[in-house]
Formats: sequence, structure tokens, C-alpha cells
Amino acid sequence: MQKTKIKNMEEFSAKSGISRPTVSKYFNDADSVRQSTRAKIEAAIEKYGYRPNIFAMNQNRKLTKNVGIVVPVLADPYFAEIARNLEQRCMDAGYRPTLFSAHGDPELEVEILENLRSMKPAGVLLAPLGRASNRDALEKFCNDFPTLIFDSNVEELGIAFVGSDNLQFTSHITDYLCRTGEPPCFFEMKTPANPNAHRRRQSYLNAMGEFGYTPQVFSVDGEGWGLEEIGRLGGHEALKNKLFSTNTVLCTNDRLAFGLLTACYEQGFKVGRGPDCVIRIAGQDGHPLSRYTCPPLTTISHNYDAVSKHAADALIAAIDGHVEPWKSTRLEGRLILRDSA
Amino acid sequence: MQKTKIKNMEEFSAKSGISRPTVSKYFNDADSVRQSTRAKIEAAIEKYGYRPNIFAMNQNRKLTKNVGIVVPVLADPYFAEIARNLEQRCMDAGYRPTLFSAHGDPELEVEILENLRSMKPAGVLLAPLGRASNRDALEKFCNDFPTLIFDSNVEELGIAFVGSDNLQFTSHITDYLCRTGEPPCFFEMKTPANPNAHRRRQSYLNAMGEFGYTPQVFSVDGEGWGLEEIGRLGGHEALKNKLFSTNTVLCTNDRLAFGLLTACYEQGFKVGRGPDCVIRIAGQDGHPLSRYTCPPLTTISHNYDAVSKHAADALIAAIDGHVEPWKSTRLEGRLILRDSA
DNA sequence: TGCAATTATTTACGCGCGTAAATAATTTGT
DNA sequence: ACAAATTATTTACGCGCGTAAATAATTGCA
Repeated sequence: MQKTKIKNMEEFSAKSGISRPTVSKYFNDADSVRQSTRAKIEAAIEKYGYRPNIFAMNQNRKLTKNVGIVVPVLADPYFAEIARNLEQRCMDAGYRPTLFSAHGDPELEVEILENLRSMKPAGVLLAPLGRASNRDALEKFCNDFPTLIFDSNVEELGIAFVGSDNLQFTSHITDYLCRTGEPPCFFEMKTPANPNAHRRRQSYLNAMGEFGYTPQVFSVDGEGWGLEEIGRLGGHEALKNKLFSTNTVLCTNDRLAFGLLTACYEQGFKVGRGPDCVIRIAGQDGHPLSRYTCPPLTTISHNYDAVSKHAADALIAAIDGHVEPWKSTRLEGRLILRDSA
Repeated sequence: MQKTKIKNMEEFSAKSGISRPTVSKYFNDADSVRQSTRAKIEAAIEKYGYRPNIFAMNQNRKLTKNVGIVVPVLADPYFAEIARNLEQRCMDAGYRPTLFSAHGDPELEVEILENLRSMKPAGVLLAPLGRASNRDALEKFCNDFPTLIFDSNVEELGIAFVGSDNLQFTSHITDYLCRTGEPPCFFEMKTPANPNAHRRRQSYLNAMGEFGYTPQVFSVDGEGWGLEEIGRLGGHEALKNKLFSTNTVLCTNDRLAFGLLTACYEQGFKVGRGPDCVIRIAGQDGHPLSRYTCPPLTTISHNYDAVSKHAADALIAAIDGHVEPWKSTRLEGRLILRDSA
């Protein structure tokens, strides 16, 4: 790489010996030019380290290569993990992903979408906040840009939905718990942030019904995304007052389970499957830290890879013009047996 | 907001009754125009919902309002939390933050910096990967853009460094452990990702020396950012072979402690301060989940607020032209006493 | 080798906004 | 009410690149 820095495509095209429109074409799609000219251009890029001005590019192109990735809370490792995965896939496909987190705030979610508009994104991968989301704002945005909804479904919105099969999640793990011990009660939030929670509760009720067991749903108070603390406080109340009708508790998600485990510890309830244990606890999500709780948490894990692959592929297909009717894809989870249940 | 959408500043200036250069001035700095004209412009914005084309703005402005925030791993809630904090502060100051994570990959870190270049950022908040970082690439970048280094120091790089006072962290918690029980041994990674680990070890050695105790450093194998697993495996080895010379273990960070806690659980070692406990464990960092381990983890917490405030303020001051000699600011941590030690 | 198909070049304009300079209007202080 | 200071308008150009159309060069294939 030489010291003479090139400041625009005009200069670069002169140095490389290729006309500017052809160079422009190359940067738009490297395969759209002949192999020999592509080689020359790439040699010149290597030599001069030239990169086109991204603002000028995006200003004039009708379709940018920008892709927005929006998650509700980045502090939740589940979203951090899936965002990482999506980011990688977008880059591999030649797009420029930009990551946004609403940090649990519906107004920020709307603002993010407004900002995204000005980026003219080729497409957006959006995991909505859920219940708190401004439905209208999402809908308007989806009408203007190819948007794939993931994680938390908003019926019929965007080009498609990709997420986990919450019904399968809960029925599968409920099934497991029923077969290996007392049937579980269900530990959830009274006002969960997203609609997946309702599916999970419903699936629990169904599964218990099929077994002929009486379900018990324990809904704890608390708002927001501080799930561990909500689970801990709710757990304390339940344990102190002996409100669980069984020795097995299925939590609506792992983070709530983390809190419940802590409550058990604090009240001296030994958790697990051993002979001296008084309570079994299971979670749902396959949180990255679920392996490291004490005892390690039995859970059912999202298929992170498959979810992100389906989501990214579907969005890119839509960007490439493969129109398909709205579709919901829900991927099965994998039961992870550990010591807690 | 009317339906007639305005497509450029020309049209907007016509509708608002203010000339385009003045409108442009307004968007550059709302306070640079007279109150009465500002009011007219803002009324028109409200009415027509106009937002200037961000690409065209950034293309021509010498200084954009973009700020890059780069962290080494977003899957680590410590960074997620501090990134959230920084993002908020940048927005409040009128900048457009964009978040990037190197996901533990030095090559990706370099690529992020390359991409940042093309965004002409007004400034960058960078938490380097540390040992694995490409020093040259960082240095070149810092020469071209106002860059504030945080979390992990790279001597004399960028405009300043802001982070935690690792010496204080470790000496403070070592002090606490020594005063309340057996002096701790030190549990760390043999090849830590960032230089903070070395400071912490050194500080441990110093503190033990001052007390007149014999230090023991236990360095476990393992590369990368899967710290919990590294801690768990290392913990198993230490426990199985009774390699800890004391009943108290100070971990170099919370995530390693999480793994060690799990190892203790798996080997049946009861952790905590109670009479039936055989080992005390403490961490460092104040990880968001440290409250919810079993037992809850005694640790020393970063002052998230202060670190991010100092970092954002220093960067913005530098952007505003307040040149100061390179400076390192290290903020003290707060001891959080819980049941584990 | 020659001709059609493909690919590159030339030329020229437009995108939306920043910005500079000269001029005009408005505000401020007295 | 008037001159000085402040603020807005007019005019005009440039930023770096996308893109379209006409033309020229190169390639592929029989």
C-alpha cells in the first residue's frame, strides 16, 4: 500500500486503468465485471487501499447494502448471542449490518426505526420488544422496508417470522418433567414482556391436560427486563408461603429460573434430582450461563444457529426479490438435561 | 403530520418559509439561528416530519456527529451494560452512536476500525481486545480520529484512557478477605485476554506481601472468552488435586468465579461463610449476574456509571477541541459483600 | 476469420446537502 | 429614529458517486 492516498473514485479509476463507471459497477457487484478487469481493480485496491465513500454511495443507490439488526435488550446474552450470529451471516452475504438495542424502551425502539429509515436499509432483522412495542410504528416501518421479525412474533407483520417453537419447547420439557418425577407447576411473570410467554403457558396447560394432571400456574409480579430479580422475589414469596403444589417448577425462561434458584438457596431449599433435594427447577431458553448455575440448570435450548440462519436467509431472499407469502417458521428446541431437574 | 412528504431540504425550506442555507444551519446546530426562525423550522418539522438525508449531510460535513462504540465481546454483560450506558450519553449529547463488537476476534476488530474510517466519526470510544489486538492498526486509527480507550489500557494511545482502578480493586478485596478469614489464593488465567489481569495479579501479590502472607497464584489454561468453562475446568483440577493452599479463593474476574462455583458444586464443596462451608470464593467486576449465583458472589464492582460518564465526557470534550495531554483515569470499585466470601 | 454478443469507455447529468460570499432584512442599543 | 450589529437570503459551486445512453473495444463461437 502506497502513501499516495486516493481520495475519490475518479483518481482510483485513473490509477487502476479502468473507467470510473466500471469501477462503480465493480463495487456494486464484484461479479458484474469481467474476471480480468476485476483482477486489475482488486490489484489496485490492494496497492492503494482505496475504499469508496460510503455516504456518497448510499446517497445515490436506490438499494443500499445496509441491514439493521434490532433487539429489545442487548444485556440479555440470549439476544447478544443471536445478534452476533446474525451479524456474521449478514457480513458473509456481503451486507453491512448495524446493531441496535432498544434497551427495553418502547420509545427508543421507535426512534431506532426512525433512524433506520434514514439509512435506507436493504432489509431489517427485528426482534420487537413485544407487548410494549408501538404496533403502529412497527407496521409502518414494515410497509416501507423488507423487515423480518424474529424471536417475538407480531402476527402477519413484515415479510416473515422466524423464531422458536414455544409450544414444542414447553410441551417437550413438561413431558420430560412429568415422566421423571412430580408434574411441574409453572413459574412465570404476570405481565411478561413478550407474547412467547403466553404460548409457553398455554402449552404447559395443554401438556398437563394430556397427562391428566392438574396444572398450577404461579404468576409473579414485576415489570421490565430485570428478570432474575423478579424471579427471586417471586420465588421467595412462593417458597415462604409454600405456594408450590409440587416439588417441580418449570420456569417460563432461564433468567426467571436463575432468580428462583437464588431464592431457593437463600431459603435453604436444596435443588436438584438427588435424594436430599426438595425441589426440581427447570428453565427454558438455553441461556449461555445456564450451564453454570448451581446446580446446573435443566432447560430447553433455542437452536441459535438455525434461528439465525433461517432469519438471515429469509431476509436476504426477500431482498433479492424472492417474494413469498408471509410465513411463520418456528424451530424446535433441544432438551438439555442437567442437575437441576 | 401531513401526507405530502417532503423529499429534500429545498422543498422543506419552501414550506417552512426559511431559506435553505438557514435550514441547513439549523440542522447543524439548532442554537445558531434566531429563536423565531428556529420556532418556525421546528413547527414545520412537526408538521411535515422532515428529516435531512443523513448520507448527504455526512458526505459534505467535515465533522459528522457519528460516534463509534467498540467493545471486544458483547456477549459479556459487563460490556453490554457499559455500551448501553455510553450509547445513552452520546445520544444525550447530540451524537449518533453506533455499536460494534469484535466478538473476541482481532481481525474483526481491525475490520471494524476500517469500516469506522468510512463513517468519518467525530470520535470513537474503544475498548480494545487487549493482548490480541493489532497494536499498529489501533495506533494508526487513533492518529486519524479522536479515540478514547476504555476498559483495557494501551499505554499512551488515543486521547486518554478511562477504566477501573484494578490495583485498588484487588487490594481492596484482598484486604477484606484477609481480615475476615484465611488469606486468599489467586485464581486466574495463564494467558488472559487483557492486561487488567496482570495488574490484578500484581496487586494481589502486593497486598499479600503487606500482610506478611505467602501468596499463591493459581493460573489455569485456556484461551478465548469462554471464561466460565475455563474457570470450571481449572477449578475441577485444583479441587480434585487439593491444589489450593487456603480455603479462600479470589478470582481474577466474576466469570471465572462462576465457573469455579460450578466446579465446587460438582465436587460437593460447600461455598460460603457459614460454619459448614469449606471454601470462600470472591470475584471481581460486579457482573450483573453475580447477585444470582448460589451462593451470591462477593465481588468488587466497576462503577459503571462513573466509567461511562468519564469516558463519554472526555471524548466529547476532545471533539469540542479541548485538547489535553494524554491522561489515564482509573476509578475505584465498590466492594459488594455477599454470601460467597 | 468474421460476426454477434458481451463488456468497457465516454460523456453527461443528478442526488441532497455543505458552504462561501455578497446582499438584504431585521434586531438592538441609544 | 437611526446607525451598528446581528441574522437571513440569494446565488452559486462542490462533494463523491450512481446511472443512463451512445459508442468503442473485446470476447466467444462457429
